[in-house]
Amino acid sequence: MTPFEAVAEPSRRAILDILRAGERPAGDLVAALALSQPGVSKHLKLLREAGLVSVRADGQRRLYRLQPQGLKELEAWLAPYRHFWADRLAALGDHLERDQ
Amino acid sequence: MTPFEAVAEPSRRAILDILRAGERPAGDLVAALALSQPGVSKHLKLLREAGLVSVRADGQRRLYRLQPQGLKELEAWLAPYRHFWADRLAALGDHLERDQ
DNA sequence: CATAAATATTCTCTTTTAGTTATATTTCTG
DNA sequence: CAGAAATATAACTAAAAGAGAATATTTATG
Repeated sequence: MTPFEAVAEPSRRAILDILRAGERPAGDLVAALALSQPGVSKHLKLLREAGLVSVRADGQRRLYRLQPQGLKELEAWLAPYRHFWADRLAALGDHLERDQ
Repeated sequence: MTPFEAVAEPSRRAILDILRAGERPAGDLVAALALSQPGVSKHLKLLREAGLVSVRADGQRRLYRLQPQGLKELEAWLAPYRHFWADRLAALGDHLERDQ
């Protein structure tokens, strides 16, 4: 699963948003997400496979942590679009490079 | 369809990437995309519904144009993650705000 | 006006996704 | 060591996504 697909699902974005504040046990995410425990567990598995989070064991808990490097791919794709909405100067540049 | 879902599909990203260079007829996109004409047409419809492209008629052609404002939502979501990989100072900030 | 060109729409099929319930696994605790 | 707590996995279901073939629609052209 690519980061693009991983991030397309709202619950998975919510998980990442929570993990921005720091490492959290799976249970916290279940509590936050209006989803069944297995449902959250599966999303976490996908996020792991996409390289967007990592886990470590802490007793019977699993602590999930954001692995933000995985988002670089998204960032890299988006980068060339950024100047389109940046400012008027960029809009001019856009116009100039159009239909070359 | 949200911009997130729209952009999750590789052919649709390819379409947007092509349109960055400027307005293009649907046929050009079909030629570029190793996909059937109806397949491309359907992706274009989804991109239109997601607000990422616009169309105008030109005779029997349909000229598609990038509508980059739609990507702002993606950009906005991604923004708070950017500092995670920006540089060492950001990494420190990340560490400090963790587990608050 | 008949045909061609460009594109959209419909139908059908297959695969994937997201969700649930039930069950298994692991670790902690009395 | 028995039961509880936390999480993962399995099995199943329903809905959605993506693709192709066939067809419709619209506009241009001889």
